[in-house]
Amino acid sequence: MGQRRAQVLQAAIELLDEVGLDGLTMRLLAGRLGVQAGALYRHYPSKQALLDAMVEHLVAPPAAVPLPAGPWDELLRGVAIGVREVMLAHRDGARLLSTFQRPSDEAVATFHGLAAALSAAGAPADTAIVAVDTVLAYVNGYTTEEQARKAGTDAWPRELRDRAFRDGLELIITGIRASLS
Amino acid sequence: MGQRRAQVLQAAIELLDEVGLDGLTMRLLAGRLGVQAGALYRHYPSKQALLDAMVEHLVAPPAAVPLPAGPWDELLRGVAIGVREVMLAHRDGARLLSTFQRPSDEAVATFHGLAAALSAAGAPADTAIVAVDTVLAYVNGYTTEEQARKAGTDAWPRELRDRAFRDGLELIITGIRASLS
DNA sequence: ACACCCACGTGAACGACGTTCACGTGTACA
DNA sequence: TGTACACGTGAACGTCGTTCACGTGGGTGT
Repeated sequence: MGQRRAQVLQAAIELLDEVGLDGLTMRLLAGRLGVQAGALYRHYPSKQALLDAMVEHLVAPPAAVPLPAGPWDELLRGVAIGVREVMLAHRDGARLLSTFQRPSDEAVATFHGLAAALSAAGAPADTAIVAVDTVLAYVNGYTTEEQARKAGTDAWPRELRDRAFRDGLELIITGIRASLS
Repeated sequence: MGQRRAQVLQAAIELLDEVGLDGLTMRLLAGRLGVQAGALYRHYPSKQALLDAMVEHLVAPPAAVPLPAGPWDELLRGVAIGVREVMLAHRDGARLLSTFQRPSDEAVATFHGLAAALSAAGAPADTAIVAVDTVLAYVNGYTTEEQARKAGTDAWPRELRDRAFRDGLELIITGIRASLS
């Protein structure tokens, strides 16, 4: 049935890596599929719907894995690193993810799982929520800025970016730990 | 000389608050000034140049104030809150600020001043930079998300948002303090 | 064998966008 | 009086997302 739909989706993701989010045009995507632009609207009612489907497709596999058991700081670290990796996996990934407003059920479950782990470690409920929110805001802000600077092809190799990201993350986790007692 | 330039700039900022960044169109702005769209290009060579000028106009007054003396955590807190306030002062302010890539000289000076204050408090140079970077990434991420959710007119009053932001900020500052020893 | 459905695509158009350009003004200064 | 310049016109160009009336070909049910 919606078999062509999946082909359109995959072509869109491939094209995203080639031309970036701003270059991703309905006409260009249609040309890649050997088709006229209007034909795409048989499969997605609008470009935004297509972008939403792309986000869902990129986010679904990691989000399907339930939160493992473990200490709260390892969970938080794992989710933060995982979110960043999803964003970095594709060009303009952070910007693409941020066009998606309504969080999926799995994302909400992950959020609550993290907050619950913090509560179990002795944090008041609102402190737990603030902590998770802070980490996610940091991940979003850091990765968005990181990907936006790709223009100049800086001498800023992946290894250094990873280290800076993790150092900042540890800073926040240290702050959360200190606030638990 | 460039007197009309300033009028165009001010009209653009007012229009931003009315229609948002996506609604800010050269034709609409021209109409607001009782002028044809092409006339705007006598004053700004492109829309991006106009957006850059808007950013500079909003950022300049706070950035002109030199960093006051004081303990590093108060400086960091003040800058973080100030940056957020600049962003929140206008509709889509966070998104607008993020379209600006090359930081102004004053912004760089502020950044270095913060890092220097942390170094003076005993932090190694790279730790100081990571700390400042982390706070700024948090401010950017938090405020961007905060402003993006304006669509639903949530029951999320300003007071609560301020508290959540400051709580997260304190979390990071606590983490930095703990990393100093 | 026939009619019918339906997934899929065409091609042209619409309105809006940023931007350009040849061409007009009026005001001010020498 | 003449010239320079700041400022604006109005129409066009190319691109974008989106719509729509119309084709077309392979299945399915009778």
